[in-house]
Amino acid sequence: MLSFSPIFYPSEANPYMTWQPNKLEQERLDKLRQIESMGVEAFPARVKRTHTAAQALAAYAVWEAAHPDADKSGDDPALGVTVTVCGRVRRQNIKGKVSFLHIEDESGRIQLFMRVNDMDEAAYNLVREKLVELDDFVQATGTIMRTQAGEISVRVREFKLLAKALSPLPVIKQQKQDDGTVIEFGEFTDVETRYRQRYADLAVNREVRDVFKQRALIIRTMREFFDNEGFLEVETPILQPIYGGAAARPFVTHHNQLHQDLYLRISFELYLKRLLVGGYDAVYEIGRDFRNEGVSFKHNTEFTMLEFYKAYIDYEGVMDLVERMVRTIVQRATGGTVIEYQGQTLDFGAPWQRLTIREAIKQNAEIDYMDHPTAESLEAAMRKIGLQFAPNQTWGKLVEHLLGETVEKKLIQPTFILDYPRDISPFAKRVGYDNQHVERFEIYMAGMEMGNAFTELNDPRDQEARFIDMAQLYRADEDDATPTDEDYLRAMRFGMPPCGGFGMGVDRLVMLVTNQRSIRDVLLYPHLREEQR
RNA sequence: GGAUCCCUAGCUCAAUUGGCAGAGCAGCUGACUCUUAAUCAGCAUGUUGUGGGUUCGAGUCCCACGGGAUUCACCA
Repeated sequence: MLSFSPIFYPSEANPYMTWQPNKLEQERLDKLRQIESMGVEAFPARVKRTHTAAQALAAYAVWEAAHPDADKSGDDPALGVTVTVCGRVRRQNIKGKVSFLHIEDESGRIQLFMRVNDMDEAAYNLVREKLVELDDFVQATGTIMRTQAGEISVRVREFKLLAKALSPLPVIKQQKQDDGTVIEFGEFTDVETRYRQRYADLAVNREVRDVFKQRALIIRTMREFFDNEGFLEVETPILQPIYGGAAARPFVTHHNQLHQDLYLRISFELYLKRLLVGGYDAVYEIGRDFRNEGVSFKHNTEFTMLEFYKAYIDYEGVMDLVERMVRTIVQRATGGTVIEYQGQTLDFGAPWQRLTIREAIKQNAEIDYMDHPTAESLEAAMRKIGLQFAPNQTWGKLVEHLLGETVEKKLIQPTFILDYPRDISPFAKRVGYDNQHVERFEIYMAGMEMGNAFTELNDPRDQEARFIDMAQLYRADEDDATPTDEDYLRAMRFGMPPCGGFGMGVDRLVMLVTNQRSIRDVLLYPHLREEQR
């Protein structure tokens, strides 16, 4: 027979509860005890909502327009719109025998106008004696009316506590201006607490809630775009026996029963391209990648990636798709094609600039790296313009470093940088014009790398050669190591159609569209160090 | 991993050369039947991130640790 733990008041000495209520919390616990001793349920199971706050306001607007001369005092409960609304108490103004509460649900706020003679006195006294207070959830039924000040309110006739808040949220007061804008007084700004206790951040900061609504809209639009283009959405393994498709250190885990080490994926690339061998023309996946690397304002250990692969196009075709996709998203999310990001203006309407990496570096660093065909020679040229870099890097890594140091920050407008060195691009097809470059591009916006794409390598002999080259160039424990994936080669030997592919950091796009400076502000639960007590 | 800065009441912030830890909000007591940052009268609020040290005396100076921010390194 099971025995269940009793419900108790945390103020009592209890060996099982670690919570130490502070003074304000102790006040609330005392109120909870008082409420329950009166026979009032503090956490009832039954709730009945007929209208959200926004629906109630809208319903009243319709009624008012149809009855311009009707009494708006709400004195006659049969006249007008009767609603039951629910929400969290965000403002209280108790004036003796009459009280005003603002309650908030996801749709917005609505005022409750409570008079002791309109309702059961015991219910009214819950408010008057502040047994129901800020942050509690309540339900109210009544007729919608306008106060003498003109605010649309529910004239409450029935009132019920839905859930008691035992800890107070940070206090923020609002003042609504005549033009509809809202000024906030008091803030909840401590970033650590906001990230660690995102629920409190969301409960208190509407603009934070809005960011994540925008995020959902962006991802929904992305899905619709690819669905409309005839792509198939797929899901591929997160736990992979061999990681690949990107240069990054993976997380390792272990399957006990199979005695098998597994990696959390660092990209979806190789699994998606196998599907083109299987006969799909175009596939995409939106999902989580994991990289065992440092965090920064634009890096989180787990992040959301979009990848797509489409047969019978090359990287030119990919550029066209990407440009249309991003423009569609920006238009849907912002209503236009121009966005303000941290003081910069980005135009997504105009055709994006396309520039080879060689040309970009030539313009900004005055180095033509093709004049320096060896790592030693290129190192010397870079040292001459004052650049610092890690020793013993490959030629391609140096070129990439050169781009990052001299060009990246200047690429504010959306820009395609084309034709990367081969030795850092093991899955891209060589360009026609030489043996050093491959058909690959990255996109840059606001000085940040946003995405990466290739004309995909589909010759299994060349692919195998690349794996061999990578094994020679990079040690297995280096970030850039690309382990040979025999099964991927086996798939390619069955024939892979010529195709183009693309990957993009979705979080970074969300940062741009929502004008957030840090990736942590577009992730509900950003990765933080473990909390120490 | 390095450098710099930050951590004071539930929230936002003060505290002079090292000299009695304070204010607004919310909280508590009371008043108030149309308020809206409600108002008015009164009350209370602390292990100054943690642990050491210097000093007659530390929120303030020094050391270590914890957490965070920025930045560099790293990062297709």
